[in-house]
Amino acid sequence: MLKDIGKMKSLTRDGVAELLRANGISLTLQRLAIAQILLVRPVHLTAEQVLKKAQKIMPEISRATGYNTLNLLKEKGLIRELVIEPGRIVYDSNTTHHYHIYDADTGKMTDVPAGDIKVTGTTELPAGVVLEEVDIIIRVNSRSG
Amino acid sequence: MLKDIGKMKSLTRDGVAELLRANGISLTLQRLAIAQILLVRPVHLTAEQVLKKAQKIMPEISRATGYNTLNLLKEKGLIRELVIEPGRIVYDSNTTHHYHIYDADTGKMTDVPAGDIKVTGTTELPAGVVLEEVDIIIRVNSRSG
DNA sequence: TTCCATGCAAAGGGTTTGCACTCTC
DNA sequence: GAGAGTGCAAACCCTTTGCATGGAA
Repeated sequence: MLKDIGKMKSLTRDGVAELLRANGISLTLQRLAIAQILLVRPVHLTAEQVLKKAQKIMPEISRATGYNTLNLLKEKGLIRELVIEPGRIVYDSNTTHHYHIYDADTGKMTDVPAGDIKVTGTTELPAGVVLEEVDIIIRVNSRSG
Repeated sequence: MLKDIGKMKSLTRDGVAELLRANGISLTLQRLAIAQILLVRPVHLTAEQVLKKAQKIMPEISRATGYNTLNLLKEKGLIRELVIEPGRIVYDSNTTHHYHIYDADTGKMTDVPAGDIKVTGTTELPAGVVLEEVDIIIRVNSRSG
């Protein structure tokens, strides 16, 4: 499921193009702009944020293309969709195994490498099911009051 | 934050009425119908499911009232809002500390008591933030193929 | 009478879809 | 000239809001 981008720390713009090709995505300027926003370094952004940033590079990107491309990148496993709270979907371009710290006051997300947290327990999965993944969201707040 | 319902296993219809009163919610037939669906036993239901079930008891419940009541129960801490995957918000009437197993194929949610899972790690929270809660979703699938 | 709760319908936000145009091969 | 990708606008789903009605204290 994870691609070779999995271990990346950062990527050049050319690297982004190659990565798209390697995943069978034919290149367009719109797709490159969007992919650059997401894949040059690990980020957590909403669809709206991605679209706005991409439009700074390339103004003629429509909303439809923005969403199409996000879904395409998601299907190819290059980004992951996270639901943090109702109505707030963020796209995560860190596809290594990791968890999240979410500050509800600032909206800031911080990655926690999977190795930093251990989950142990006596829980057995229901019969006949296969474990896919474990999501952990550590919710914090930074309110003074 | 958790109310006395926290430890409940099940509740009578009368118990639901008392619980609402105890939380300063004035009673109406609509609210009682909705609260019964959710609070008689722990369930995981979407807003739509709650509304439909409540309307079987009491047909004259409008969509607006359904959502108003869900939000009211949520504010009072009698139910919790969970976001499992994009566009799928479920209301959870088990307010004890617990985690979830989610089967993406069947949509079925299973509770895991907090005591059954241990989370340990070396991760430090960012400076100045306060831990609120830890959400764990164990994603499984039951596809044969 | 003064609220509060309700119902209806309309509005709202975020995402998807339909369709015609453009580009590429 | 067939297929893919795009832009625009409309449609869509889910939730919230505005407003007038109706009931409770």
